[in-house]
Amino acid sequence: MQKASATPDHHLPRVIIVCGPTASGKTNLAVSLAKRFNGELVSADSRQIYKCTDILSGKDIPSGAGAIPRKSVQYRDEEYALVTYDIDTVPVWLYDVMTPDRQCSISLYQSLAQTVIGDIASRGKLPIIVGGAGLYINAIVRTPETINIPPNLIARDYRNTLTVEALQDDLAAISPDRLAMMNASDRQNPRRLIRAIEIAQWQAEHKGEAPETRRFDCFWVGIRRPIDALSVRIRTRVKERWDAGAVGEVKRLKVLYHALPGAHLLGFVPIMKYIDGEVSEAEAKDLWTKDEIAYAKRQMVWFRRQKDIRWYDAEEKGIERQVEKDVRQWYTNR
RNA sequence: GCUGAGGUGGCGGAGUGGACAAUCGCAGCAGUCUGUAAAACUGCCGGCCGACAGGCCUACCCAAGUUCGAAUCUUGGCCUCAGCA
Repeated sequence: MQKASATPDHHLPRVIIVCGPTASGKTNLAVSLAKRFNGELVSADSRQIYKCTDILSGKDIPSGAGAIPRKSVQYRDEEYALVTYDIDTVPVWLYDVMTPDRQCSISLYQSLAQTVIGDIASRGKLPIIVGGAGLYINAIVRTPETINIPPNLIARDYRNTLTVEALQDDLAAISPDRLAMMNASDRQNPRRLIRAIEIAQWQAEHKGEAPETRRFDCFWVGIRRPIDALSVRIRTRVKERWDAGAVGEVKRLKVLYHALPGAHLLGFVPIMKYIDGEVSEAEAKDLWTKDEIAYAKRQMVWFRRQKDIRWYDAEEKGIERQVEKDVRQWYTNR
């Protein structure tokens, strides 16, 4: 739906994106690119943005690496103190932005990411976005026009009690077109209906206002692996995270925070069951592994539709060099 | 060994003479997607044919019956669990 910008792509700030399903090997590739091209990483991950989720969300913080204070960013009356960690001398941004009792949003993410990208670029470095949160990446690649329409929290509380039919009626009353545009799946989705109503109402009150968006010249790398190979890696990861103290992390989260929007983490539920004695350690790990595999598949469903991604098969030899070569071509030929 | 309960699709678990290829949940498969996205939602989910409508086949532990008709009733067998010994 985004109009072609008047600015040609090659005058826009340049950004590399590295995406792929969980356990595909994104970070390694991104770090090696960062070293080659003098880059810094920006995490695009809806869980790693939270503090206290290091193990479950799989932050790649080397042991002993401390948080380095960077800058503060203002977003809607809130101040966010950003830090970076060094992975193998390469700084990673947007880990540990907020506590897990808060609710992140793509609007916040997009705002932070834009600031960070600008900061990195202003120092003559190349921003490299790494992550598996497709929606977050999308917010950077092509910022949705409705992204800054704020949620109506009070109305949400009320509408959450309504049936799907009632929500459809409400939306139809404000904007029949919007309802008509939704597909059969979304029309049954309370969350999407509520947001659609929010947008329709807001637009009715604020005609003609559009959020300012900045665009980037993106080189979008996707890493994929056959699902069997990926499953093996996921299984290993779950074991490693368990041994690294995942159970303790869950206990800590439970103690520190009551409401945990940021603790919708894979592994959380199986570990709780284990803590409560409902399942054995082996069963908990199995459940967790299954959830991760299912998640990886869902991620791929999203990524497959993104036509701008250049895919690389991680099981093949020499993909790092291939990616580097392609990036170099894109980077130097403009 | 006796008594009681029960054996249903990958798992859990409904159904208790026809409307049953069998409710539902989980798992699985395929998708949707623009301020919750590690979320939420949708479709499929015995086999074969078909775009759909629909058709055919094989199915509710095994076997033999009763019946126009059985996952459901009867008899026998095998197995599991609980209580007694």
